[in-house]
Amino acid sequence: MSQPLVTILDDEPQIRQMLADALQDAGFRTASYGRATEFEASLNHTTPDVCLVDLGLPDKDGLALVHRLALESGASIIIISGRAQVQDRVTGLELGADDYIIKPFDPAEVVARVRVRLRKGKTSDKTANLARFEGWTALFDSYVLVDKSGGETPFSHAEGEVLRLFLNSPKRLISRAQMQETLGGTAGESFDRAMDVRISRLRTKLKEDPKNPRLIKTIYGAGYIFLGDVNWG
Amino acid sequence: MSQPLVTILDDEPQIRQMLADALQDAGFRTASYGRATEFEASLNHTTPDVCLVDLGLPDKDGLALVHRLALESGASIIIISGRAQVQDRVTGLELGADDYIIKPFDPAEVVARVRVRLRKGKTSDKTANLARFEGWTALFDSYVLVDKSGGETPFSHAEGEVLRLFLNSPKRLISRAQMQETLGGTAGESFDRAMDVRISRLRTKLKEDPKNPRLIKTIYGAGYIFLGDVNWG
DNA sequence: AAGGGTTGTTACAATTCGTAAGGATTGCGC
DNA sequence: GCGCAATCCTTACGAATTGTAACAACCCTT
Repeated sequence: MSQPLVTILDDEPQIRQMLADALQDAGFRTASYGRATEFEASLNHTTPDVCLVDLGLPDKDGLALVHRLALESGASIIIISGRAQVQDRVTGLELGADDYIIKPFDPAEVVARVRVRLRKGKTSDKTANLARFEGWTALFDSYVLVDKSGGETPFSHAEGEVLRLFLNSPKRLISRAQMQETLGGTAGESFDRAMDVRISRLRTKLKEDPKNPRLIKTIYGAGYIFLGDVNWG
Repeated sequence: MSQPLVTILDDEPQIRQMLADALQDAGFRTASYGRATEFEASLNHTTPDVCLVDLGLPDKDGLALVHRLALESGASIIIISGRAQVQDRVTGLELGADDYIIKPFDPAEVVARVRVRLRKGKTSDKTANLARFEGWTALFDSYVLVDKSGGETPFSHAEGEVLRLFLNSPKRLISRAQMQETLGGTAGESFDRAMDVRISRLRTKLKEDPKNPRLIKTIYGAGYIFLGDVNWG
């Protein structure tokens, strides 16, 4: 299978657009529908992995659609609705939805929740374990870095933790406190040095020029920033 | 197995009580903990199906705990938190949580979301006695490993215990404590060496390259992880 | 009781990773 | 520019952790 397919069913065009943009940026294929009938017709020739369904549809009862989807398709279903009552949510979930997001929503959260569904859908996948960036491929399963020409360099668990942290937040400043947080920092004052060493070792494995690092840039007095486009999956 | 087990980790007693009441009314078994250390200790002898985790814990970083849980246990993880920022939710979900509920919450919704998690795949231990993985076939009733070309290698009972443990939780970190638990570890200090030896012997039977094992990876200071897709039956 | 196989134990080699120490770099004041 | 302190990088070393060979104890079955 190529990239996962996420379908969007919402009658408001600007919401469809916003979701589609966010999901495509995250690397998913998308298909949008404004009406339940179109959407149902599409199921005859496509098999989405995740369906985002708005309950407030003009031409059909959304809950019935969710129920049918849950029974007949193998897709994960996420309801997106303006109906915020607890009872609405409970019945939505009971009818087969895997998640229930309330409008107004943040696209980033929707993307995150879609990712969760895909993660679970796979037989026994944990968090993503393959990432491509700037000619490199990081295999977190086998703890190996593959360079452009296929050469393999193993990396340790500690190095992997740092690399994963960077790859999860590319092009964003990561403070030392944040590192200490996500990596099991023992709050030791000398943990800073340990961090330095981890990064130093990672840099050498990434063949970084110490004078002029291109991927892991240090921001004096603030933290680090990972440059480079990252592609998970 | 009897009823599903739901564990609750929250430092506020009245919240624990409210959740426990609601979940028990819904027919689940529950176990409540007020501190992360207690909770972690419990994981050595119980295997919850769903974990409700409050992020605002006094004695430990909740996110790190979630991450560990996601990697090591097969349980579904639901974060319950007062931190309502989108970024909090996204990182929580990225670190392995299956859902993220914001305080204040309605117990009925929590129950509904727990039900959703249980509805999807369960991960109870298999009792089957045949497993295929990466070209190998393990026959647990005749204690034989069959390789791609049909060659047979016998394995012992102790080796089988380790292999079964791995095959039951592929692609997931298995801590040494967990091994000691499921394999009848005598809590002896030197049981660590015995386990190493078991694994070492298993590795040679699986024709692993000692320098670069492909199936059984060791995570320094943490445990082991079995890579490879497993097919029981 | 002998022999083959299995498993735990011991001892030592290999690996990982934090720590210490010294050098290099950055930012800031002059 | 120059000096200085703070911050960061890197090397070397050592403690902790893990791998494996060799041996001993303990089954079995014959």
